[in-house]
Amino acid sequence: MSEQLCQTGGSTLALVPRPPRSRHDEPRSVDKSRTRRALLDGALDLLRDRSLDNLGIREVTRAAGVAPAAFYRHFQRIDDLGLVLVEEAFATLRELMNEARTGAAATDDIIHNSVTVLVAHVRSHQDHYRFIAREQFSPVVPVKLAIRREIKLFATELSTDLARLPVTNTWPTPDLVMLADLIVGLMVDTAKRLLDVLEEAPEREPEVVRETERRLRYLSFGATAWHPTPGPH
Amino acid sequence: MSEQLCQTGGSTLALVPRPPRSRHDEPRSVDKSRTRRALLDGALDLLRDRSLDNLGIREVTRAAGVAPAAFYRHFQRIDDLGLVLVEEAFATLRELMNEARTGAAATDDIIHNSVTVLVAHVRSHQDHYRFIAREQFSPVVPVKLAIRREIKLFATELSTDLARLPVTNTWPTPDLVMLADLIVGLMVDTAKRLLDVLEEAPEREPEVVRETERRLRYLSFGATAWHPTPGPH
DNA sequence: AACCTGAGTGAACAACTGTTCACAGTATGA
DNA sequence: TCATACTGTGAACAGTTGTTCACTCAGGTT
Repeated sequence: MSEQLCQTGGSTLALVPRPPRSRHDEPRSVDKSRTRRALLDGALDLLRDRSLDNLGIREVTRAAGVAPAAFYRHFQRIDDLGLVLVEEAFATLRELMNEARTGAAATDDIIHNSVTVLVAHVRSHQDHYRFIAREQFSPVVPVKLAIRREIKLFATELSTDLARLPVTNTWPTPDLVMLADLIVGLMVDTAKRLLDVLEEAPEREPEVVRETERRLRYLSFGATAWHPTPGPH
Repeated sequence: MSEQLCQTGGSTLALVPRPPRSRHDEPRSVDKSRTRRALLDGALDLLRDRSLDNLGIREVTRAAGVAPAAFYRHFQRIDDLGLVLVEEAFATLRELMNEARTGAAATDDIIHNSVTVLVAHVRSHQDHYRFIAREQFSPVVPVKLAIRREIKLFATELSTDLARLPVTNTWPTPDLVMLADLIVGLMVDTAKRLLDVLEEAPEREPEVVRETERRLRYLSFGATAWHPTPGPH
């Protein structure tokens, strides 16, 4: 934003030799995917305090250190870039899922372990989580839909995990899905709180952890009292 | 967007008599608050498929049928307008709260009644609910904070309501607040689902109602099994 | 060697933005 | 009755935007 003064201070020096963007003999494809990454990273960075709805192509290219027209070599519209970000963010989320699963097997306190893993994960992937949380309500419809779909998918996966737990392994599927949805909702809410706390009062992080554990425990105890739906109604 | 051709087709007809905006002798104040309303309404309307972050002053004045400069007679920045919308949206929400309360006293099935009232309310105040749901993650920080604050307040109020219920009236306050938070989370989630359903497949509304009831019931049964936190930990 | 492909460039376009300005016209208070 | 206060106006400002264009020039191919 500050160094745009290299506009060839003179007058008509526009026919300058034009610096080659790749001085080392990289294969063509990696060179292309490099600016693609720069665009994605620049965008994600801007999205820290901007909504996708308001993300300009020029802004993104500027953040990526690339000419505006270059954008179109990689994406048609800003929506497409958004969809790729959704993909990447949920790849991150699945990472979390795996970490939590392997950790859970090793610990006796599944809840404590899960929450700890979640919090650590959110802390080290703040941008992705913020993006998902915010753009789940995006006016950019395709992105919104993609996020909703992924969340639903995620909840389904979680429900099959739940099916293996002693408390719930006799439940019918719809009940499992419901519980999974509630848990996912709790996760999103936790991410939201955590992101705020992290950038306003990081020392209060343990508070969020404790509170989340409490809620998750509450949801679990609910499972004890819950009478799985047998017939209709 | 299509009728901007009234740009005085001639050349220098700019010194036209200028039509008086209020032909009837209205008091000055109501005239002012009328355009203020037009601005707020126009903005809320645009916010149906735009984020506050991306809401332009010119757009708003255009939607309100008013010159761009007029905006500044009422608000300094777009944020201020946003804050007023937050106020109004939560006024709507409190309306809901009252409807639900008076209804609950008359019915034996509190849960069914509450959900019904909620759904009806969301249906007839879609814009407000969409605004709250979306802008709770707004990059426009003051608006985001205001929404969070109001939601927290709302949860607190709800928790005092819960304190009067037979199942929970022995609970310590923190537990009540937790349950209230979970319920508010469920409400927001319901509003989200409902808004989508309403504009994509309205016939599936009863489905959302049933599902929400189920979840709310689950949370309530949890209350049965929950062992209120006695000491520390 | 010569050729082609295609990623990245800078310039140009019209369209739009936020904000300020002097001004007009009226309801209000003297 | 006149003077004041104040809401709304249109014009103007410098910026910024999305998108297209002809172009260069390196990598890959023949």
